[in-house]
Amino acid sequence: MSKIQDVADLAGVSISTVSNVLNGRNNRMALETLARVEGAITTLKYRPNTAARHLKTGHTPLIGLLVPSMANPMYGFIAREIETLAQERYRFRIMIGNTHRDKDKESRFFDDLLSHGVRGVIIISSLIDEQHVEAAAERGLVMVSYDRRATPQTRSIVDHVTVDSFESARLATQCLIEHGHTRLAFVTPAGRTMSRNEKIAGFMAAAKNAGLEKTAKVNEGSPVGDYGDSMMSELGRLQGGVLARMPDRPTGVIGVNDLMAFGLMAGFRDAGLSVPQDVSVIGIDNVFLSTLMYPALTSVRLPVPEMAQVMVERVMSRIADSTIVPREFIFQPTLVARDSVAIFR
Amino acid sequence: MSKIQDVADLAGVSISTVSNVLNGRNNRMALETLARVEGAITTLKYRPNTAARHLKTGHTPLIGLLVPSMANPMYGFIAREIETLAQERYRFRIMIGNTHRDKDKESRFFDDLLSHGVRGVIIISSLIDEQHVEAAAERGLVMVSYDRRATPQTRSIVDHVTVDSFESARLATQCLIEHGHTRLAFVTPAGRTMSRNEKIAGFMAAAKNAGLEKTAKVNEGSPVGDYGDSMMSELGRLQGGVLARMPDRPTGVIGVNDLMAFGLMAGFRDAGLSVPQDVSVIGIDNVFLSTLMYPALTSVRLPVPEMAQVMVERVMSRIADSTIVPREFIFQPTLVARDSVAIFR
DNA sequence: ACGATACAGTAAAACGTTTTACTAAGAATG
DNA sequence: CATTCTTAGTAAAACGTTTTACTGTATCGT
Repeated sequence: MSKIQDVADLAGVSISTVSNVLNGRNNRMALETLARVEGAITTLKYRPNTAARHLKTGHTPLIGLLVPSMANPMYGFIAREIETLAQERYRFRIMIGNTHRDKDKESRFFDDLLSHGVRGVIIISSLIDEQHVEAAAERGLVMVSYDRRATPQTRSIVDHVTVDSFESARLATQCLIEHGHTRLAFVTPAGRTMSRNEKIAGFMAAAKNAGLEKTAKVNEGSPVGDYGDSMMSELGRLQGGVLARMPDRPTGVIGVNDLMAFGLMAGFRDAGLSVPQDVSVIGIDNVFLSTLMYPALTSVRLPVPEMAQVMVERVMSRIADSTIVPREFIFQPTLVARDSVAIFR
Repeated sequence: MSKIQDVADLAGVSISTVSNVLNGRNNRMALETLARVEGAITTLKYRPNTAARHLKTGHTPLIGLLVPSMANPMYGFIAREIETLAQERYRFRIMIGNTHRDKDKESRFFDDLLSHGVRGVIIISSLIDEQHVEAAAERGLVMVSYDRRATPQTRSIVDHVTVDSFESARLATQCLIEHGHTRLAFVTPAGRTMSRNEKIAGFMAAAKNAGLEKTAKVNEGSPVGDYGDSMMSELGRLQGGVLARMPDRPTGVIGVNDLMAFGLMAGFRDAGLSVPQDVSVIGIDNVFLSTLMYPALTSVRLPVPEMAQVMVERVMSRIADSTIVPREFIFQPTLVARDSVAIFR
């Protein structure tokens, strides 16, 4: 790897001048000089050493991205959007990590980020307790949190970008109710996250509003190892069986997310029930796989590309201008009707 | 962030001693001193600055990971395995990028990796032309390539970790043949990659072996924008329709991967055919979603965890010892029978 | 009592940048 | 003509580590 000195030598200038070129201060030199330096840079294929740069400036063109599991199609999709934007719009790269929703793993990731000189992080966590996140923010990390609402009373120093989870679940429940279902169930793994809580609230609110709160059930399975990918579906499959065997079994079932819903459909089928004739199922997330299921899964769409854009823009602008105050961005979900919900009779 | 000098001051030693502690040379000091330094480190929550370290040593605890698209569940799964291993076994972090199978994006990623001081890369590409990859390897990057066979004649300086793609397709085809299918089709997007070529060869070989080569069709759709996620399935759906309308339509169809197979099943259904009664479908990859489809997709399993482990181990050991010569690791696939293949009558 | 050996620790250069303050020379101004 | 201003550039310190070569001091064998 050639260094700035080599470029300076070849161009017959000082390293200061090369550095000036590198940093766009080209008004400080003659056009002829500029051209010569640029020539030297290209012939040597010179690329500045990021570590040296970072050591001097305290910055590095990298942001952190924490996801519960990249194997989860929803998070994979979000990660793809974020990486593409960060790279194409800001020339930033991504340091990624799977957190498995584990607080310690998250904390260690923050430590590493800090020691790598990274100043911005996007975290998908939604764990109830956000203290370690706030702590990392105090230490200087610009934090953007996905899928977790700001706690109203506490003055947070992290940005929150979320979809209105209450509304997601309400929309899903409403859809079932409009199709005439009166025995409703909402299925989620054990282990509360903020968005799960909100979804449960949305579900109950919609049920209550229709006078169905007495029969509406919240079904909490076992925790899912907190990977949130294949285990989520496996739990769904299991719970589908459980629900199917219940005396007054629900006819309209909501999965906490699409993966859960996929599992539920499979579980119902295993139990000899058909979807949507015997049970209607609806998911939340609208991952691209929903259209491929049979029946195609009715789901609640989250505006992921829009959210990704806001998250990236936020990290970047707050890195550039530390006076920007944190705020909350709430996006609205929409229902995407497909074939897994039918009229109950 | 506190620095080494702060630790030295607090412990009452020189920075050299602190550095010695940091780098495990604790035989160079009294136990009492060691304890004092360690105490200072913990009270100050000191973490060495990676950039400074890297500048001095030329190394940084980071590896690059290039995937076509993180939104593809297969690549998401591989990425999760790799990240987890790299972190837990070697305390390395991952710099990730979506390549969209674009040569220029790959090259720019290599440039960035180099300027960040990263010395190891795992790349999932399998593009036919690997010149830019070899070029980056020449520039000093330890390269491990997934899903791409070494070109026999050329003496490569990159490691190749692959599954025997010929065998994957042969296995899938064989399964169909054993179920009595005589009109076979293999569906892939246009745009050749090395593994696609091999799969086609495996398919044709199996067909020929059973005397079915005259009716066996390779169906190449349009290119898939090279994202390889949702567009793959969409193409499958489209081609499912095309196949369904053919005069002598195939009764046994192989998707180049599971996503394609998912799409094919949906396409056949759209066309009024049922799987597996009217058409049998089989995929390759065995992503966890296969079990959730209806019917559950018969697929060819790739030993992803094992491969991920070899890839990580290889980058790490070759970073540590540059005399290790590159080689090829070929893994064998296995058939996982589920419900999407039935006996033809 | 002598040099040799081991032990415990340190000074200082180096890694490749950025940036501040500076300079030299010519142009413009009064 | 003397002064100020502008232009085009440079010298050198600094960022936070690692590492090599070094220095004292104590212990040992003879």
